[in-house]
Amino acid sequence: MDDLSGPAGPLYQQVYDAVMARIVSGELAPGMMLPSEFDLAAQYAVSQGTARKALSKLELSGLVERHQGKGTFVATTTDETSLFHFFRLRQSDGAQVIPQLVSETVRKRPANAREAAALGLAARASVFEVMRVRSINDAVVCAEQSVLDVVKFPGLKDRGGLPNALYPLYQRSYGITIARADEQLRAVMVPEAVGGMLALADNTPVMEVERRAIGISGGVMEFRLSYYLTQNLHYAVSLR
Amino acid sequence: MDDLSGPAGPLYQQVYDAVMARIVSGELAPGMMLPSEFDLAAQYAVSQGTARKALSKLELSGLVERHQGKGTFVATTTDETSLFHFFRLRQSDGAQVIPQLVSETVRKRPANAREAAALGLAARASVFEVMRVRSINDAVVCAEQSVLDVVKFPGLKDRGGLPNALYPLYQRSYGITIARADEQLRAVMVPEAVGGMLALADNTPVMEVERRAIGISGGVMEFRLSYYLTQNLHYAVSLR
DNA sequence: TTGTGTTATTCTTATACAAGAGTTATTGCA
DNA sequence: TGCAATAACTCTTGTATAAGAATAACACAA
Repeated sequence: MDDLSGPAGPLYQQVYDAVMARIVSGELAPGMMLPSEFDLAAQYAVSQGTARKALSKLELSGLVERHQGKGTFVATTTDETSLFHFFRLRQSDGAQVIPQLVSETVRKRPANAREAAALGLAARASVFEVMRVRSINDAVVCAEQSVLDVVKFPGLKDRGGLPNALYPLYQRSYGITIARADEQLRAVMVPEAVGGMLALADNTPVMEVERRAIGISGGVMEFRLSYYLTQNLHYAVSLR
Repeated sequence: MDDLSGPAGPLYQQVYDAVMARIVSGELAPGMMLPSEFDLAAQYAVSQGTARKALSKLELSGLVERHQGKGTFVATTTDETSLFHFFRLRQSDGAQVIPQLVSETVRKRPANAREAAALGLAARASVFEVMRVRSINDAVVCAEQSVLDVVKFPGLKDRGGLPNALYPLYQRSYGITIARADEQLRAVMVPEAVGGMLALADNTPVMEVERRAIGISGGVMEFRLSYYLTQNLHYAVSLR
């Protein structure tokens, strides 16, 4: 029977925190089944209802999935959910479109000031830069530059072809789960370097998206700068 | 004691639906106090815990606010929350900025095809068009065109100056609560008409935002087309 | 293969008690 | 009497527990 040392609010919150810690630490890895409500209750010396409340809260935060009759499982970010959730480009009719990879380059280089600040690294620390160009219906529609701390993602450069969705890879191969992403959007003239890659005229307006992908423990795990062509597509948001 | 006719899942869900209906109908208006957990339990012949679960779910959906020792109240959309939530323009440092109204015109006209479709109206039905230009730090930053069904918002044209945030007005004066808004974003060259209003050069890239504001009953209550200048500001989103 | 029981899991409901907030009554004193 | 401090009470939501129902998966026999 485990102990809930430290008076930290209600019991269910303490259980929530304890299980959360076990998920963050990797002891409970994505896809694994959690102890049942009764087991958890026994472990922390609380009632099943209290354990249940903690699990419900974890489900609400998106960290676990529950299925009646089966059990509770640590959430896994699948390619589908990851793409649907974090890739916001949609067709005019609102339909989801799956972008195809056109080109990809990975290199190691020092971070610039903005990237180092975003990732919480020292100036000019080593980072991996993943540069990708994507197309939809054979039309090139976006260029993405992802920047990652080499310490957190060792050997990324030598993996060869990366999957369409990067976040499931982060989770599977590096134990890093992306919980949310904050984005800053601007309408700008396409920068020269990007215009070359996408074969655009100089005066094309594009959407610039600056993303900070944040892990479950709260730190910025990836800094991404993207350029979207929004002639036939749009970026969809739902405010609620 | 009220009856929960119609077998619709668990008891707490039936209570949730019943109370929801009372809110949508206006019987429970924004700001009003709901019956206590015990009263509600008595009304629907369930236990206090079951009524409590229904209320918690309503709170989760954002329809009510609960305060220990005080009671449960139908949520009111204040100017602050409305602005913060539905106005996504932020400064580079992420700080919220309050836009000031520069000009405003309201007129009645027939809806165009796109507006009629969005609002679920017949072609060329009468609508109010609210056209507003806003500034931040004395710099003009956006033009918004809101289109509303004249039937749902009678007398809007003759109200004189409208408040900075429209949604609290919809709620207070017309009993229409906006629950969420779906937006479609595109980077475009500023249209000529808009460029004139904002005093911009022809080739300025701006962000075009097409919004459908949706009421608690699910229908589109407002169609809005906005143009944002994103030279010194950005549109902030959090994906989770 | 099909059906039936068994077991393990989450889900639903009910009850009791704790804690916060506001109102009313009472007390003490000038 | 007037008034303020305070105590008691009542109404509210929050927390914890327990017991039974619903669901899913599996084993095993016909």
